[in-house]
Formats: sequence, C-alpha cells, structure tokens
Amino acid sequence: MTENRFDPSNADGRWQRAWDAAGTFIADSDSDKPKSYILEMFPYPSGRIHMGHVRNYTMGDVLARYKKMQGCEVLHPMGWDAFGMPAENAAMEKKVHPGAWTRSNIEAMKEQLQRIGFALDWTREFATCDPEYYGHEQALFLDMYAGGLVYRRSSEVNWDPVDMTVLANEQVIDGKGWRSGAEVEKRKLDQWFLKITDFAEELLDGLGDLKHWPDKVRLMQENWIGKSSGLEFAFELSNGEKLPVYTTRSDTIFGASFCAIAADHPIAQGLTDDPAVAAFIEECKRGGTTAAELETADKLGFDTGITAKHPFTGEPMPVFIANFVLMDYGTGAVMGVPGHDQRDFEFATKYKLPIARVVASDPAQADAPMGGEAEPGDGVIVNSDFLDGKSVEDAKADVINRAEAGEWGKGTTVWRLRDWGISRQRYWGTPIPFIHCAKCDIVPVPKDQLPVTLPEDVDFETPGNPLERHPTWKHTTCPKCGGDAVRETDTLDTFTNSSWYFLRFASQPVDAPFDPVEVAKWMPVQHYIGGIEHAILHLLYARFWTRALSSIGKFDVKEPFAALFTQGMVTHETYHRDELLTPPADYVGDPANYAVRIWLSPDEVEFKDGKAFGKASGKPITVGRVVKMSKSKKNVVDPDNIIANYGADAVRWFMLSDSPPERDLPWSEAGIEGCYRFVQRLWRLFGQVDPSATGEDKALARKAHQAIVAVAEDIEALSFNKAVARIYELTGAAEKAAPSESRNFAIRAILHLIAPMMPHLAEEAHELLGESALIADAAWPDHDPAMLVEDEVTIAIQHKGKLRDTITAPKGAPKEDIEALALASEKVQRSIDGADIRKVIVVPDRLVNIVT
RNA sequence: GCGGGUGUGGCGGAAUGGUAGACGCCGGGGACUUAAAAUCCCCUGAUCCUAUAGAUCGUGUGGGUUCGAGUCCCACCACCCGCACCA
Repeated sequence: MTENRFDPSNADGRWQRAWDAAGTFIADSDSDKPKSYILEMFPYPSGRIHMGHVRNYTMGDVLARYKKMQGCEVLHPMGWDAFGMPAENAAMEKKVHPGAWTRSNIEAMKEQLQRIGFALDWTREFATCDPEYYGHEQALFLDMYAGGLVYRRSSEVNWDPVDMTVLANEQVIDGKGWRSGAEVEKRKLDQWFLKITDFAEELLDGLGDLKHWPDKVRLMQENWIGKSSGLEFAFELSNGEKLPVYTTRSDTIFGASFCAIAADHPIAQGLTDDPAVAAFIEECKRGGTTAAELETADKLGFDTGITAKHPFTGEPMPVFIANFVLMDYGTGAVMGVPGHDQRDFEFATKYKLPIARVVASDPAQADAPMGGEAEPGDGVIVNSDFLDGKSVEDAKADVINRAEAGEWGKGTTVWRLRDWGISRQRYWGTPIPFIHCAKCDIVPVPKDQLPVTLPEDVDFETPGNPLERHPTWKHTTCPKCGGDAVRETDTLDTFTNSSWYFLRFASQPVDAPFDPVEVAKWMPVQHYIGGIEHAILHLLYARFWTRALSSIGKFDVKEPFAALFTQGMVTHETYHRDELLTPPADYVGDPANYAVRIWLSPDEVEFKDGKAFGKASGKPITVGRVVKMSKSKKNVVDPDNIIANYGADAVRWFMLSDSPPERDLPWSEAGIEGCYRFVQRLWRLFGQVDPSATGEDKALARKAHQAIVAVAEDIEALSFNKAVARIYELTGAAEKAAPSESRNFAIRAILHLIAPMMPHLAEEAHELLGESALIADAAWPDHDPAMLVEDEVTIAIQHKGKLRDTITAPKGAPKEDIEALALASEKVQRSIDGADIRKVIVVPDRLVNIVT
C-alpha cells in the first residue's frame, strides 16, 4: 500500500531525462520493424506554446507511444515553421532582429514542449529559417524551374499608398492598411508562380485514394480545385475584335443580354484613352483582393459602347466592364444571363438590362414572370428557338456540338484552381534564387552558390522590403555574362516551407534536400494531425509539392499523408466589462453605447455567489461566450502554469478526455482538477497490486480483456475520449473488487493502457511494481479472445415503441424462448392490457418489440 | 457572396436504425475527522403523481420513411470555420 501521493514535480523531469538518456524515441531508419511515421503540423514559433499546441501534440504523442507499444519503429519528429510575418512585426515594434526573435522563441517553446514529456525524436529537429533548410528549398525550387513548373507574370496585390508597401490580406482591415489607415488599392506586380494547375486533375483524382482523410476535407479540396466543364467561344465585337468567353451554362445562351469583362481585361485596358474608362478602371482598383470582398462588393459596370453579336440570333448586346468579373478565372469575360445567374441578375437589375426566362419548371411556364431573383435551378429550356423543350443537360450538349460544328467554339474544362503566387515582398522568408541581368534577363543562381542567405544587417525603420533597400545585398554579378546584375528581392511564401518539411524529417543528408531511399522507408506519413484551418491551402500545397517533386524524378511518392486528422480548438469562457466614455460633442448616437470593451484574463476574475467580479477593480464582469483562446480576448490559459500546478500527465489527460478530438475542447479549471484527482486515484490503485492475492474474479478479468481490445480500437480511431471513458470504467471496477489474481491483472492492464496517455505516472508505477525496464519500451498487453464474450445479455422489451421492461437471457438464446420470456413479463402484460398482438419483432440478444 | 461544419441534461459528451443521457465535471446529501484537506458512499433530464411503484414528455424547428429514428430522407433556423499574401 502506498499512502504517499504521486508527485509530478519530481517524477516528470526524472522520466523525461531517463527517456532522453536511453534515446528511447530516436527513430532508427534501419530497423526491420514495421515503420510508423506520426506527424503533427509543426508550430510557428510565436513565443509561447499554447493549449492548442498541447492538444495537437498530445494526440500525436499518444499515437506514437501506442504504435511503439504495438511493435512499430516510430518516427515522431518536431521542428519549427520559422519564417513569417509576426517576426517582422516584432522587429518593427520591439526593434529586435526577426532571426533573434525567432531563435529565442524556439528555445523557450522547445523547453515547454519537453516539460510535457512528448515522445519526440529531437535529433531531427530543424527550423525552416536555418540556411541549410532553406538552401535545400532553393535547390528544389530551381529543380522545379528546370522542370518547367515555375514562371513569372504580373498579378494583383494589396497596395498601401502611404506606407508604399504590399499588404497581406490580414493586414487589410475594412479596406484600409492596418498601420497607415490609408485606403488600400490593387496594384500589379511581376511575380513568381508555381504551376499547380498542371496538377489539377491529379490532385483531384488523388483525393479518391485518400480513404483515411475526413470526407469534409476531401470535399473542400474538391470544391477548391473546382473542375467544371462548359463552352468556350468568341463573340464578334462591333469594333472588329473577338471576345472569348467561357460559360458553364451554354444551355442558357438565348437568355444572354450583355457581356461583361474584367477591369484588367486587354479590351478594357485598350480603352483607357477615354478618361471615363480610365476613371472606372481606377474605381475598380479600390478595395482589397479577397474573394469575400470581391463577391460582396456592389456590382459596378461601365458600358463601353461596344456591342457583341449573339452567335445564334445575331442580336447586338452591350459590352460592360464589370468589377465582379475575375481576370484569373476562365477568359476574364462572361456572357451575362440575368434570368439564371444571381450576379448577372443583380447587375442587369442595376443597369436596366433585359432579364429573360429561358429555363422553366415546365414548358407551360415559359412566359411566367421572373421573381426577385435569378433561377439557377434545373428545368426545361424555353424561349430558345431550337433548344425549346430540351433538358438543361441536353441543351448544353447541343449548343457545344453546334459551336464545334460551326467552328466558333468548343467544349472545355475549366478549373477554379489558380496557379500559386509565391512571391512575397518581405525580408523574413526564403530568398528566391534568381538574378536579374540587363543583358541575360532572368538567370537562376547556380546550385553551387546556394544557399542564397539573408543579410543580417537590415532595418525595419523605413517601410517596404528591407532586401530591396539593403545597400549591398542585392548587387551581384550575372552568372552567365559576368556583368553587373541584381538579385531577386522577393522571398518565397512561407507555405513553401511547410510543403516539404515532412520529407526533411524523414531524411536529412547534408548535400541534398533528402535521400529518396531513406524517404521511401518512412513515407507516407501514417497519421498527420493538425487544425482544420489547414484543410485547403497547406494540405493542397504539400500534396502538390509531393507530386511535383515526384514528376521531376526526385522520388516516387504521390501522396504525403496517408491519414489526416483535423482536431478542434481549445476554447475558454471570455470575461469583459464595457466602460462608458464621455462622448465627444459631435457624437450623435446613444451615449450609453459610447463605451470601450475591456477584456479580462481568467486569473483577473473571481467568482462570488456565482457572479463574476474583477479582482483588481471589484466591478461586475460579464461572462461572455466560449471561444477559441486568443490574446485579443485574453481568454488564454498558459500551459506552463498548469503543468507547474498539476503536472504534465493531468494536462495530457485533460486534452484527451470528454470532447471528441475533432471538436472544440472548452478548458476549465474544474476539469483539470478532476484529471489531477484521477492521476492520484490511479497512483493509489497501482499501489494495490497484491502478489499474495489468489483466486479468480471472472467478471473483472473479462472487463480488463475487453478494455485492452476496446482502448486499442479507440486509440487507432483517434477516439481518445472513448478510450478515456473505458479506462474510467475499468478503474472503478478494479477499485471495488476484492484482491485476486484477476485484480492484479486488471491493475497491470490499466497501467499499460494509460502508458501512452500519462507516461510519467506509468513509468513511476511500473518502477514501483519492481520492473526495471521502461514502460515506454513495453508491449501492449495481450488479451484472451475467449474472455471477450459475455454469457448473459440484457434484452429490452418494447411495446408501443416504448421500453416496458428488460429481461436477462443467455447469449444466443432462440427467438421463441425470448419471445416467451418477454410476454411472461408482468409489466409488459400490464402495458398490453389484453389488446391483440399483431406482431412481435425479436432482435436476438438485443430487444423484443411487441406491436398491438 | 461561395464552400465546409456543428446543434443531445446545469456543462463536456456516449449511443452497428434497437434500453437516450455511458464516462467525466458541476451540484445536493451522508461517512470519516477536534477541524479542514484528502478519501469513500448515495442522489442528480423535465413534468405529473395516489411517490421504494407508475405515467407522460424529451436529442435545434417543422414534416416524412419505419414495428422502432439522436441516427435515414426533405425543408428550415441558429451558431462556428475557410475563401488563395495569417500561420
């Protein structure tokens, strides 16, 4: 019996050092065990580990430790996604170098991770801002360039006219620059692109093989890639030019009443001699570049005076320049069919263009008036000459056939997916390894000159790209002609860093990005875990890089992540009070609304009689909704404090308990206390193994065997909350049982079942039980299949669809016996009350339903 | 605007179309203690009630399929997430 308590402040560090000293979690790529690569999305070194990280890495850790117990050689690495804007923001605000800031964050966060006891192979750690890493990335980029997957073209960015700098979408707030407050404009710059569209078909088809990805993520990627088929054809214009357009609704061609072209369409650009056109195009440049902004903006158009000739009717239709047409999609021009497209409808309503019905629910409705909105649905074609009476699908095919026969158009496939713009006008990223020479144009940096490293001596005092302003860095000589030349000053999008890091974890030679033979030993990643916010971009880019590298012969891997799991966020209540301010003299609203909202952190709030008050002010506090932990709402709980108070295992257990892993997990103080109590409960139980105990406790032994199987299934399905519930049940049963051999078996089983989840407690108890080896190296307990089957089952008896009674019967009892037992029940007879029995449904071992 | 998701007691949630609420938290009552902490035991969806029993209602809303629906189908409501330069 142990009366003492489990002391995490002592045990945690001791076992972490023991694992470290033994090299327990160092992955051996030469091992002949089956390999298992467990990976969580690596963190951005923002400064501190937050609860979201803890949740993410705890899940991966349980899997990694479990796989090891199942006899796998496990690769479970960790590193740092270390390039990005926050480092530059810190440089501007705190006057520290982005590299220094990042390095010190990494150091602090690594220490935090180590305190949680994760089973990580730290020998493979790297940061993407290491010149070795980004140098290899530059080499891969040059290989892709050589493979024809990289090109340059002009593309729009958010431009801050006051700070004279490019803004990221998140730096645009209500259409204004976040620092300057100036109205943001769209501006065109020459930028680098990766040809992800070459892989659109492959990336789409490949989704079908990703059986262990969530359906929702595959669906989101499918919609993002957005394959559509339709008709491309050219209108003849009144000015003699041709206007190619693309439509998915060629069936509605007789309903077209105008054409619309993008503001940066060549035809629009050709009309800028007219000051009115130039002014309108200027107008279209206002506002940001996000899809949400573009699609919710008021529809604006400018009638060019040019007309387009309808290919069937020959009728002239006005050509507008319109802000809702995207140059990047299709041909940058559309035919407007207001009756059956909502955007066209709004546009036509605004500019008083005809709105014709060409699809109806049935031919008799051909002249039904249009309602207040477009009708994009299915139906029968009407008012359309030779198409009348056809279905939408038949009409599409007919129009495409006629266009192809008449050689004025053809059926085509169009993708919503656009090529990936990777140029960033920023310092803290991978320098793009190209040189601009006046004579030789654009020249790749020779591989023996890689890495192109970032200069250290930069300042962030003046706005713009520090690489551009640096006095010497960009000046170099042309590798081709030897003349004066300048380096590319754009850096790569940080998503490129996270598009191949999993390969570098698997294999890290000095002279190459990776060794294909080593990579093949580990890839694909068996379980990849991270946030749902990465469902599209990061995951699509990583899939693309893998296929692109494969296509240029770097290795033979098609899909990087065999199974994907997207975990929910860690949330917390919010606390705030609204402080009234004195409104300025010209304020017209209700003075009661002129207030500033002050957010309080959980430790600034105290509760009295169920009401919240500010600790410092004593003022009443409003308890707000439960939302993702964020600095701005101050509802953040620091893992360090929690670990100091309760130990790593209680926190890990909390992360796995209660909420299903794909859903949000609300943090609560009461919850972590409950977990801590359970840690101590287990500690007491582990101390109760009694070597002198004899005898069998069949019911308990059966529960233990069942739990060994069920917990394994739950962990493999990542249903940690269910595994936790089963362990609670078995623990309760073991506590209540009298000493016996079976009880000793059950307690040892529990010890092994919790080992992946609460490894420090498990090691400590394992040692207490006289074991000299690490439980981290132990095997998952065996079970006896004969012990999984129950001999008796409880059968529910329903009448009129409601439960009336339950009976106990031997498992597998014949239907007739069960029916007889059910009808013999007094409660059932009372419910039936003499009514005629029409039917009795018997589900063996489950239930009887009596229908009267 | 487009795309995706979620909705079950006071709270987190469980439930191959088959006993709704497992398990945990909170709360209530009790035991132990000089006292407290810790620990242990019991109760804990709502309503009715003639109360150790029994009945009715109950899984966001409204319909439907079925002997039987939290689960399947249709329509709707609310909230959350993503939208290409945040990571």
